[in-house]
Amino acid sequence: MLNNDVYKALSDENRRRILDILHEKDHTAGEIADQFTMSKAGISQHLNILKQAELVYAKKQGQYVLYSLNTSVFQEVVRWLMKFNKEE
Amino acid sequence: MLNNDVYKALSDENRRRILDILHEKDHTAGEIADQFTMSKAGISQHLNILKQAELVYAKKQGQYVLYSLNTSVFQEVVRWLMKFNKEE
DNA sequence: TAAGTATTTAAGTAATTACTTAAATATAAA
DNA sequence: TTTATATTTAAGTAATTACTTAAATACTTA
Repeated sequence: MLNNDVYKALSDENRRRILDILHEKDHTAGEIADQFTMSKAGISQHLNILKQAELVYAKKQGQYVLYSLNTSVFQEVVRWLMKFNKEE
Repeated sequence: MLNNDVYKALSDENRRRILDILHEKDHTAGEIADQFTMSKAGISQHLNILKQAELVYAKKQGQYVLYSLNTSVFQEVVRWLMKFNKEE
């Protein structure tokens, strides 16, 4: 079964907004932080929670860290939720 | 957009287990509580969170309260998650 | 009506969460 | 090298969460 961390990660509005931003295209940590009023440290902590849940990848590029979506984990959540809508 | 309460409701392991139990068939509050080691009051509070999130219905039947799934809200969560997997 | 059963509400608490600012680390550029 | 930029880590804190037990409410049955 799917990790509790994934659902916990998705339960925060700011983290879901980060996922929406990354859905558009890959972004560095700073580019993401620029779209929030929250401190960069706060965003970094949210990114870490998303990374732990394997919802995003982080790749160091020089002095930047480029974040991108890991779409495969979303499929697992969808699979669990789908069963409540269809007969199996 | 979908209510934050829904994601918050889904973020707890015990609440997801309650949803799995209700997916099987409708249950009274007591029948649900019997499947947990937690107090009945604790389960009642979880049921209330699921009800606020409109993930379940509650219907009083005599001295019992019968809980059942409200499948329509799941579809909204699935819709949000699906976009991370497919090109739109 | 009194007693029993089912459920919720209230009040309290320990643990967790979401932030903050300051300091640390890593890389780049002057 | 020093200074600037990007990001993370650490430490502290206020708010929220997930429970508990005890009391309240609602219904049923003797």
